[in-house]
Amino acid sequence: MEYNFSDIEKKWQQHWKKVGTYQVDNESTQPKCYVLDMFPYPSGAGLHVGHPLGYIASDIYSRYKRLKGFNVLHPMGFDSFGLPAEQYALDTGQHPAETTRKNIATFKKQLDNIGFCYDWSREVQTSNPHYYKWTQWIFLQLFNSYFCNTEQKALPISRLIEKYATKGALPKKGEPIPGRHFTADEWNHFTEEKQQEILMRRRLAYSKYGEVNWCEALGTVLANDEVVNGVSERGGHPVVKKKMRQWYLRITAYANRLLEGLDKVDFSDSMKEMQKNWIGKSTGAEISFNIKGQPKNQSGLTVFTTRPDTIFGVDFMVVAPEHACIEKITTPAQKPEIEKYLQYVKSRSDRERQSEVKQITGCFTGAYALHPFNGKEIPIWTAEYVLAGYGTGAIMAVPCGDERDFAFATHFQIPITNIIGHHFTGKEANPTKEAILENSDFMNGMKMSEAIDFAIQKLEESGIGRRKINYKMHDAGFSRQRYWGEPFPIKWVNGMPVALDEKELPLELPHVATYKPGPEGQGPLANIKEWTDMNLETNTMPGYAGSSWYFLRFMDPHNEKTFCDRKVSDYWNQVDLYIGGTEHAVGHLLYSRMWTKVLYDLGYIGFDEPFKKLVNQGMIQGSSRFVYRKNGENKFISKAFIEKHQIQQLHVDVNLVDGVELNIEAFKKSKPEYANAEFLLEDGKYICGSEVEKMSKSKFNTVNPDDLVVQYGADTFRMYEMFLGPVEMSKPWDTKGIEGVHRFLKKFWRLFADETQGLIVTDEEPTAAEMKILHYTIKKIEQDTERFSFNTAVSTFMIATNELTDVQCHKRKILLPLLILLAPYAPHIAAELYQSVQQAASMEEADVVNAAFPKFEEKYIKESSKNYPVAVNGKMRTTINIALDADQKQVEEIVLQNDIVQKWLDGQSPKKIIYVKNKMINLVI
RNA sequence: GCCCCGGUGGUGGAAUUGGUAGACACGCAGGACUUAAAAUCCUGUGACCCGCAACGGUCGUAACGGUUCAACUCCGUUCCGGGGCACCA
Repeated sequence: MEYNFSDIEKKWQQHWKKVGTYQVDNESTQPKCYVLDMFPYPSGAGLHVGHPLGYIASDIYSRYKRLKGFNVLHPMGFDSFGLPAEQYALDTGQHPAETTRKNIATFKKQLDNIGFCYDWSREVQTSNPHYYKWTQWIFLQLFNSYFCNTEQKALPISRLIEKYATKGALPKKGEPIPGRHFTADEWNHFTEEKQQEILMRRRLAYSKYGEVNWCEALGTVLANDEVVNGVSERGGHPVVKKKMRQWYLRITAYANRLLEGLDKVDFSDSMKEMQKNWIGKSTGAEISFNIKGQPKNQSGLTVFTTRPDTIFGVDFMVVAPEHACIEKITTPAQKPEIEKYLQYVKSRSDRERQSEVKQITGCFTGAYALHPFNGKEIPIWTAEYVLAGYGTGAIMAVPCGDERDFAFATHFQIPITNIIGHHFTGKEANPTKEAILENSDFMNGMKMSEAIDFAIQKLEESGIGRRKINYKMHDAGFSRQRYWGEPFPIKWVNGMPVALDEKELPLELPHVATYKPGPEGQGPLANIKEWTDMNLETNTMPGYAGSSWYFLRFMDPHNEKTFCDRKVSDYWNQVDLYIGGTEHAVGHLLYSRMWTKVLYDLGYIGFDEPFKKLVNQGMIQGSSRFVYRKNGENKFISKAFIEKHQIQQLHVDVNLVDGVELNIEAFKKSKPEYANAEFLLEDGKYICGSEVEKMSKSKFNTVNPDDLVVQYGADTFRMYEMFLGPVEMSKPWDTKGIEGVHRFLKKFWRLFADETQGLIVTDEEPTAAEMKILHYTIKKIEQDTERFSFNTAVSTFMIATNELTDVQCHKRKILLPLLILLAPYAPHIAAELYQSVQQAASMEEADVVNAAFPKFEEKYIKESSKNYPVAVNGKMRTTINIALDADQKQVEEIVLQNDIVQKWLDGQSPKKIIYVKNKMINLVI
């Protein structure tokens, strides 16, 4: 009886599929557990070994929870809208729906090979009209809602309209800076356009003009990804920023709740930190500066600062190059220079503007602001280091306290005012809050940290400014000038967006003849006459639309009446465990948290955080291999000799290399041009170079799980992926080690079966030593699985197998529970052996998937003594076996009698003997 | 540039709360079985020093410094690698 993994795996996968073992009910008396993976984008390249890392982890956890008696929801689907499919369509003319269908089929087949316990009857695909009907429906909820600042939640926009019609929108008492206010009477006499425009300022999904990367030569808008150093990745054409009408989600309204919600979820500290930084809450003041020569209180310049205490240290102002005021304030003399500068900035990405800090650029507008307290004239500059999207897009620069302001002042020789005395050396800025203020009028002599509040008070009293909380986060751009995304359920009437009726959903994506961009950088939908004739919105939604709520659809995937029945979402509730990569730290996770909060506010679901616990899997990097071709010849030089030749380094497919040794025959066959290649070998071998890089097809370092499953089986593959290291950590892939795990499974098999005798399991009573091995393993596997330490769990299985082999244990009472422990990790081999060992009545009973997790009993592993490490001055010198219940005095006696301890004491008596029960003993001399 | 994570033998990693650094594997070396190979099994394997021996010594967790009876673990500084930075997913 041999371990024939391919037969076994096929048999059980078919059985589980036939019986519907993994289908989950929405009703159960058992406690629920919802385990979810971040669903993949089905790329044309198929699955590589990096993808399944998180899936295997969640699969193990799901199976474990099932053994523990939970009703486990563990679904899978596809995030199937996206740019690559559209690019592929542009290149080949194939419809994205078609390529997507093919890619999904490949992915599913690859996933099924690995033996996951997904309930495929719940599969969702975001590009399926049955699914995106509800994405569009949720969009309409967003469009038809506003964020009520009093209640701090989303409410139907009808409530706001009613309020405007009866009470108007009047300034709050003491509001110093006038906003856009009107009475109820005024509202009722506004034109509809005007009313809609006002409502647009409050809708959670709204439309306004925003900037995009525009490439004139390609006639299209590009993703940041597609822009490299200011030119398009394809073709290298110039890219500039262009204003276009766009849709946005008012995620900023939820900034504070997104921040506070982090206290309620179990994400890693670093993940919370990243989200906090993204939201970027800061408290400070908004201050208005009048401009010299302009009427007061009209076209002033408003800045946001976290340090109003430094207001007397302002030496210049900087406005973002996009700031609307530049046009108004620039003096005729400076105009040519400013225009030249703005042209330059247009070609620069935000990233470049922030990162290239050593290169200081800017331009004087010729205008001056007036200091609000003393009327001093302050020059107004524009510079790329101030971003339009942050704060008010304008800053007051205090060079003695801010590094970038200091560098700017130095570069342009702007005189610096020192308000912090000796804390400022003149050589670098000092951002301290501890200094005592000087040259600061009414704040002279105050400590800066205390002056902040005082300054705000003064600003508010004199109507110059007000306390302000600012968020770095800005509203999320929600439209793309693309084809392969959800169409907006919106049509334009008299320049106003009007929501389609729910009954008209889904608004299906029409077929197009070409995927080329529409006129003026609009999306391909603008090329379709029937579409534009109906005045339908030609933008589509971005990739994150469908993924912002898919975890809800999995609960109730076939519901035609609603996106997810409230009763069902009340049962499944939050996702208990969510596994995915950190690359989604801020995007997807914040959007789905926001959508959940909106749906909660509107009463559609009963929880406002989607993911209770989040585990981030690390990236599996590729380990690339290189061959070295002699320049101008079809000759390859082994690594040892490359210094001596003029060579070209080429990526070689890692699948043609064993470790670093090239399989020359396979290499020759891989490409016709290599068929007659010559080789300069070392010790008869061709040795390749290697480097760790991102795993990608273009680097020829991808490893396909299918190949490994064929060679070693799914169980070996699953356990090896886990054995590589902690799930959260990134690590390079190395196929070499997989043999070890495979050997382990074969060894494990031999505990049960012999090649000649077949099954060798006996009914003998286990010894105390064997029970100890079993119960230690139960404890460790349970602990490690609960804390997602799957790599140490695998080594625990190895240790148990090694120990049981050593004592030649083939006893049913030990092996049967061990199989249940192993089942989540290696389900096929466990199922096969369980069926053989267990003399069960029915197939259902004989299936280890339905077994109960063994119960750990302390009594079997209890020890009465411990081998204590004994250290002298912190250095371990020997170990002594001492009873666990020994007290300090007894321990001291035993230790001092020990020969080795005596040797190290060298006649002296120890100053102190530290004895930590169950840990160690340390003698201090 | 900013934010987050990581750095331990030839390699992947272990050390769960500050308490025996290197578990478990890979690789390598040697051996057993075999006509041979595969498979399997056994032994050794951080570096260095002393030695007939070892239950002998010194060093060692990116580098430097600190806290502590005790530091891979805590604090500070530096270096290196990875991820994110708002239209890749």
